Amino acid sequence: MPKPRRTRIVEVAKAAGVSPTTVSHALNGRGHVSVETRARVMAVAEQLSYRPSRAARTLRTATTETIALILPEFETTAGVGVKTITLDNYMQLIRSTSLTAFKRGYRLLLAPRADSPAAVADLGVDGAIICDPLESDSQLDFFAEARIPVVTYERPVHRPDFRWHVGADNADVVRRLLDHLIAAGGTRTAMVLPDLPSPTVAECRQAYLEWCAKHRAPPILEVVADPEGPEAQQRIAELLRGDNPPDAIVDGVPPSALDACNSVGLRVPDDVLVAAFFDSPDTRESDPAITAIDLNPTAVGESAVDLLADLIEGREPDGPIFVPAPMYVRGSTQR
Amino acid sequence: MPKPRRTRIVEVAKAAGVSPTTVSHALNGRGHVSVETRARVMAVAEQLSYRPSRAARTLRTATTETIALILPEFETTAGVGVKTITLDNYMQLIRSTSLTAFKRGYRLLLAPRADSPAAVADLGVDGAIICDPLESDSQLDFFAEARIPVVTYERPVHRPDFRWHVGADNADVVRRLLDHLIAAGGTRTAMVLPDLPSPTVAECRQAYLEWCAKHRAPPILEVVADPEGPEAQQRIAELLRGDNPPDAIVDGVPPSALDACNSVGLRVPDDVLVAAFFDSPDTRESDPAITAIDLNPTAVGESAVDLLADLIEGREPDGPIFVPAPMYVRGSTQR
DNA sequence: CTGAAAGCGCTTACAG
DNA sequence: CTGAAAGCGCTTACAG
Repeated sequence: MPKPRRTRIVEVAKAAGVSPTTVSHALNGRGHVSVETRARVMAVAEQLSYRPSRAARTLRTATTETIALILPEFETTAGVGVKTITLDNYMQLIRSTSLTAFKRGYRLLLAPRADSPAAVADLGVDGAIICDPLESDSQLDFFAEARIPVVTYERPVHRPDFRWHVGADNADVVRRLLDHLIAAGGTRTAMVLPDLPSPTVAECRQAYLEWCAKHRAPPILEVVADPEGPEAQQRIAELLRGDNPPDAIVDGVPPSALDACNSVGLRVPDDVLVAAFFDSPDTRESDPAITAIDLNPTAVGESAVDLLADLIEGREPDGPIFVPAPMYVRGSTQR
Repeated sequence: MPKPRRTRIVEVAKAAGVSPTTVSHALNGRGHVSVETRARVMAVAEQLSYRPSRAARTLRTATTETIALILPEFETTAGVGVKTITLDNYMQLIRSTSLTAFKRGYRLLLAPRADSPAAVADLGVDGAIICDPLESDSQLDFFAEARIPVVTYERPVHRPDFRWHVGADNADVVRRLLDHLIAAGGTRTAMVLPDLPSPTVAECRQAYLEWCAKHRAPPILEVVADPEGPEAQQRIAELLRGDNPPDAIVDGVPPSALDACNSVGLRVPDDVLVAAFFDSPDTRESDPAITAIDLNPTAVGESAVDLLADLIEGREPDGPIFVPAPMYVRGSTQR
């Protein structure tokens, strides 16, 4: 049993009684083809289950109908960022990106970070989605040099003019959490953030400080170096046992704050209110469940692919895209 | 600034003073090329940073140097299987698969499950790695029909003759856990498993029952329908409060067993020994940390790509591949 | 509105 | 050991 040979355009042409040119025109909506001819060609193509060869098309048009997704810190340990914008979020993001890409007619390549413009060109993609474009790596430069459109899942802080990022409006998210904690009865709200060189973290920190200034509240900012280990919980516990402890916490490394409250014998929500920066199985299944923001990875993935497709296909879209991020109010902030 | 044009084979040929044929032969190690000529061609190619066009090569050889990774349940909810073989494991598996593929000269496509042999052919890949090939979907059939080699991350139970799966030896893992729990002082060991139609679950169950028979121990098997929700913990708690409760548990949905012990006031490891079927942040960071098996997703990814490359390149490898899965003995089984 | 022809950049029998 | 030529399957000026 040989490998089934695919139908070629000449076969469609013969079956439809026209030239390959006309088949190509009809199928791609180019040139002038009479309505009847086009209909006939499409019917025949369908009937023979014709699928144009991507390789031939690529060779001719230098277009690959493929985009790359470049995950953060792909070649290092799982460590950085992985717990922060939790695994669950990433999985949904990946899933949504892949699904949307295929729906839009693109294939999704899962690529390691490139180490040169040549490596980027060698990927053979029409565009790319880059997670966590940090200043320290040069993905953005490489893709720019290779003239390949790029969309990012975080704002590249070192590129203030870069418009093609997609995600939640982090500053707004922080403000909403803070406002919610006040409304829920908090009077001194702390913020816990991981010590990562990520734009998201920077935005959260700044939004928090600005909010404190505006509300004339003293900032209580706890930055933890290792959000994976027990450090976060310990630091928060110390904070809670110290002078003038917070009675509300925005947790950027959930569920550390809840664990810390438990460990020092403080009740949530009675003694301390806790809200998480992002939703995850941990915030949903803890006791009490933790109020959290849904960073909406599914919508982020969809929007990113849409934006990238617009860029690739020359539609001059608007950017950046801020995806709606609903707050799930749960037991941890309901007295 | 135009898109940088890649070097073509003719340019290398001219620069090296030979024909494109000879360049091709030299670079691909085909035909007969004198040692000096080959060296010169390679130097020139390197010098001009020549990279053969994948599209042209694909058109000519029907080879794409691309493989697909097909994740489980990609088009349905995150739900099934996601907590079971935990997110963390999946991320590492994906990462390792992608990295290894690129190292071996393959690109990695993240594809949704195909719905027809035509869709499979349309993927344009030389081979595929399929996660969780359940009887209910037809991925294996589609790929077989499209004559595309496939490796799986679970054993397809409905295909007893299928040799190309890669993973831990589940039965052996279960036996080692059970033996360890006995050695640690357990006398009545229960097993908790998710209610999933997965070969892994089936293998674990069978290994457990066989072990019980061999040790003349009454099986205490708890199957939980929703490993994501609170059900698992509740069921185990009931078990612990019932007549003749277990004093050791192999947890297939960690950290439910530890949570259950806590909720009914039993101490781990003093009152109950707990060991998890797979390692994850949850088992590492709990208090006490939980003894667990490292399912070794990194090694699984590497082996799978190696195996698939062998299959694609016609090297007739041996299968299946059982990857070593070390046990991390932690506080939960150390009295 | 339709088609013949060229060409994208490789690899591979085949001839020398 | 080396090279001229054909051909993989498309798309696209161009001519009619």
